[in-house]
Amino acid sequence: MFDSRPVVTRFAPSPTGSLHLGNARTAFFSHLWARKSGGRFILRIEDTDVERSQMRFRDELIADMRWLGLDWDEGPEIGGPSAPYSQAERGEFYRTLFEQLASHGQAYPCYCTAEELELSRKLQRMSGKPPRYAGTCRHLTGAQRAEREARGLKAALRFAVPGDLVIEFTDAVHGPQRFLSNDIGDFIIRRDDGTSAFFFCNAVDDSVMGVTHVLRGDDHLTNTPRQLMLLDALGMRRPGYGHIGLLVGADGAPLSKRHGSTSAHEFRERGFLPAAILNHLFHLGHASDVDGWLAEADMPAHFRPEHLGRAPARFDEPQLAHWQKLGVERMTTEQIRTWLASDDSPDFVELVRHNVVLPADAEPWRAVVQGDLPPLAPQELRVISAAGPEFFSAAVGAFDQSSSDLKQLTKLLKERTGRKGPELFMP
RNA sequence: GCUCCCUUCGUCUAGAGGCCUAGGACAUUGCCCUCUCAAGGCAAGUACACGAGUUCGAAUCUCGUAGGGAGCGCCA
Repeated sequence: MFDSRPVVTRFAPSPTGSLHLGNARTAFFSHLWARKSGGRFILRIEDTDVERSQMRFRDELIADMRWLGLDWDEGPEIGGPSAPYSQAERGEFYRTLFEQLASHGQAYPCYCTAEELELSRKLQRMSGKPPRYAGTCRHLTGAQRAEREARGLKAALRFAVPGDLVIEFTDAVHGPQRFLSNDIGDFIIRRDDGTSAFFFCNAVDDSVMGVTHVLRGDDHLTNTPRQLMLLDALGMRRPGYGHIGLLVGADGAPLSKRHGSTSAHEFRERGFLPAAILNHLFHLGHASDVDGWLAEADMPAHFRPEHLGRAPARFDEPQLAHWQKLGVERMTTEQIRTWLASDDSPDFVELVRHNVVLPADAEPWRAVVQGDLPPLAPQELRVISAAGPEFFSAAVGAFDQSSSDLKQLTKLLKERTGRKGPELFMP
């Protein structure tokens, strides 16, 4: 499993959407693992799906990684010994491997159409069997293949899964795993448009880039034997794998759009501090030996890969808010001023800093200070009418005598109205 | 359907047979402090999914059950 090479971890997102918290956490843990052991962290963009991959997602992803402080030693914008780090540019490399597999009979062209495959799966499901590729094209003769080519049919390339194989590996978080190749159908490694499919390029790149520890979500656990068979067939070195529990929403379902903001970008826009997010993520599916705030620089030393969680972890925003509070406490007045981005005076910042978790929280206070009060809530109106007009005329009198000295004013008012506590201060 | 994974307070987690009358953090509640609200301090309640078994002894080991999740895609 894990060899003695220096630790090399990676994060391999596909630019088909925003970096959501679950992926950010995986990236973060991988980053920590490399930093902890003086290894390297690679960023690789898995953009072989030309339909869904977009440049703007790629750019946002990179910007958000940087914002979180997850810097990489190899990858886009900085290069490295295994360049290029965008899979869209690695076609030539994949092609040689496809040819190798095909020439050894370890992969074969498949001419089945999407409709045929769909139908086949449906039939299998109905008869209570696992929906696996039936192997239709596996035993085509040379003549039959030539005939299909002549008809202009496009072919995908399928990996011919060897029979009666036991695939074993030790997962870094789940321990020993054992799968049977007979349970696995032949799968696509090259689409009919010539691009590589995930199982293939993902595994092959990890191996050739020298990745030693692949950290990814639990959803890939049962995919691992496929990738292992592929690497074995190619005679390529296996990386070690570790599968962490998924990040889920309040309802226990994997984090998605309907759980509100889930992308790092959204939290960034709401004014969450990267350090707060990192501190929160540090405790999700990971048992730390410290409960308090950790500076980014101290996190690698406290990261314990052997304490990565198997069970899904629930994302709970109040807990994020706690770290955010600690983060705000740690900022200087000047830092808070720039964070609030609203040209507030240092005095104002000092006044409200303990009442502000997000920049938006400063708004009501700002309105009060500027004398620009927001409309009153029903509850507030109730308090005011309960106090009665005589209270307020007394207050005006007291104000005239005490001017702007709040202590003096409250003292006078207390004497004249005989009120104290909430009855005095609420109005 | 088949294969695999998971299950300790509301939430994140500690716990690898006796140290557990199960610890910490967040949240909640109460109290203190206080010129209101906060902030801060202190305190409290709440959990080993269930059932068998192994053992002198089980949250920890085994087997079942239930519940949840993932994979079985020319998506990653």
